[in-house]
Amino acid sequence: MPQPRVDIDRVFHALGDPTRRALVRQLRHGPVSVSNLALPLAITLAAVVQHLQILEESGLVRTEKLGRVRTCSLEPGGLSAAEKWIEDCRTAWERRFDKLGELLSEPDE
Amino acid sequence: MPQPRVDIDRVFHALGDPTRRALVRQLRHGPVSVSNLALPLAITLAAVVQHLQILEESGLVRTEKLGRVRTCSLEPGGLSAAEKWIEDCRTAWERRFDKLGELLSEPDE
DNA sequence: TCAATACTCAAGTAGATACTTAACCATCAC
DNA sequence: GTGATGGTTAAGTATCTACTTGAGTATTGA
Repeated sequence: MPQPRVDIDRVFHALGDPTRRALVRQLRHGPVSVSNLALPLAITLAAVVQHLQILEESGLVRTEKLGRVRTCSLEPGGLSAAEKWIEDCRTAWERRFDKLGELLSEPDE
Repeated sequence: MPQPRVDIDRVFHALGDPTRRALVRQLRHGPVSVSNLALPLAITLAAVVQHLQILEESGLVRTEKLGRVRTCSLEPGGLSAAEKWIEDCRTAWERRFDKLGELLSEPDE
């Protein structure tokens, strides 16, 4: 199954903006229309649409238009890609740290 | 123990830049000096120092100066904070999705 | 003491980014 | 049809960002 292409650079760039993270958080409980996404934000609808474009291009969000309303939903693949990148760094670091601990606490034999 | 303050906004902003992510990746295998961090990158040392400042302010990296060399190391707390944020979004979405699946596949009784 | 190393800091700049406004188009209810 | 709703698009702008250059400081080794 051809996953909708996840570019880790675009994903992290998208998540780098607080407004876009707010959009992602709103979407985690289920699909929301563009104007409903804009409601709690103190910016214009046009600005929200621009953020959504970036989120969609990054693979974090999928949108579908039915009639005149566009519904946005989370695409968890983008999130897992970022999560995996971070986990990879963190575990590599912690593995190294553990190894160092072992060496230090090793009984002298 | 007073964790070195992790601000999720700063963390995601820091991770939004590809050069800074490259620095983080270099650090995951252990502490590295500033000039060694700069070596594989096609930018000046001054630029690397600026990135390191942002990484340090975000809580992703800790640095320590000994003599004339500053050694940088990963601070896994920053990474876990970002990881947790992402996981929170992803699992909330997936929980919702699972619930929907249950409803759909429910035997009619 | 001298030169090399390893940064540090300040100032400037080109381009990216997050907005805005304003005009526009499509759909829906009546 | 008309008006309201929901979104789209383009153009402009102020601010931010990632760099550079260049000049400086501190440390080390010979």
